[in-house]
Amino acid sequence: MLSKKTKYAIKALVALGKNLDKPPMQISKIAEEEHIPKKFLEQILLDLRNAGFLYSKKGAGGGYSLNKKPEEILLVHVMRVTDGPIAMVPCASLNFYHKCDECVDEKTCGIRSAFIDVRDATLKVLTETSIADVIGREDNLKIGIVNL
Amino acid sequence: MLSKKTKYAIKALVALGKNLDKPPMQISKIAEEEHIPKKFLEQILLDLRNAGFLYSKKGAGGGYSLNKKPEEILLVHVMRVTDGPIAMVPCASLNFYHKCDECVDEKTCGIRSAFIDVRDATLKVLTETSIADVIGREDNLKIGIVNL
DNA sequence: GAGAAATCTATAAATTAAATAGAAATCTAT
DNA sequence: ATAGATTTCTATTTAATTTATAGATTTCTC
Repeated sequence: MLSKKTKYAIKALVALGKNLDKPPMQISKIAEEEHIPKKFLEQILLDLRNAGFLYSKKGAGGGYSLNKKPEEILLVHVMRVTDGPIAMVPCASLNFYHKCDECVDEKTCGIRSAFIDVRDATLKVLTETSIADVIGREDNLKIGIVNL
Repeated sequence: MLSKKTKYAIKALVALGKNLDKPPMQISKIAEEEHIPKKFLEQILLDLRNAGFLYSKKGAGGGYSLNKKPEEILLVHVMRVTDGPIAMVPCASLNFYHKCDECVDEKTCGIRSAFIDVRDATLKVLTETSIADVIGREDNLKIGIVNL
């Protein structure tokens, strides 16, 4: 399961992606609109900012805005910042690899091999989907184009 | 991330899948071989048994064996028993659906839509992979056929 | 300089995962 | 029948992680 942190992060990025040519959005506004605890969101936005996704400005008239184009922010990048690994087992992770505690022989582990395939399948979708795509999906859903 | 519970469950099923025509395996033997805490494994095997994957026999000469063919036990089934949902957000789950706490409008949620695609990609691999396949992968890896 | 807003660091609360414990039931073999 | 092996069941503890809160500080605008 995705952590709430990651879900909130994506929601915030989507909100900011819809706010492109407007003045920066304040934490409190995003928190209210998306029903996210404000202080928690504060931390999350800070992480996203430190990862280079957001631009922030303090003081009156300040707030957050995107530091990249919505097309350039991929779900896989966001998730790696907020949740860490994409793979379901540590030994199958590309960016957060570590050996399984109980592992006897990683090289011949069938579970690892299977979950490398799972990782690749997941990764494909997460790499193909940007914040712009998520916004596009919402637009489509609003005018009645359904995917489920 | 997969819980250790699920990883241990798959390991146990693989061990039992290699033990097909032999007498039942005892918990302690599986625990030792796979480096799994015995008492924890005990609970897991019980779950797998109650889910119909395993046959168990008490007393001397007792132990566990598979109750289905290794080809019939799919990773997706095991994971649903031990970890629950496959989807990364509850609102995208087929078997464990529930609404996200903070959700404003599920029908037009782009995050949900994207994670339905992720779910489908994951599901495809997990549905195509059985315990027999996992064992097959190990055999291939042992004789030098690599997939990474 | 006053007020608005982000920043930073720490900590508390809640939830979930992982592991342990021990008594009860069941089976085999003698 | 009984001894010993083994699973079964239920409860509890421990540990880890996630989620949320708190408050003092910095930076910015007007």
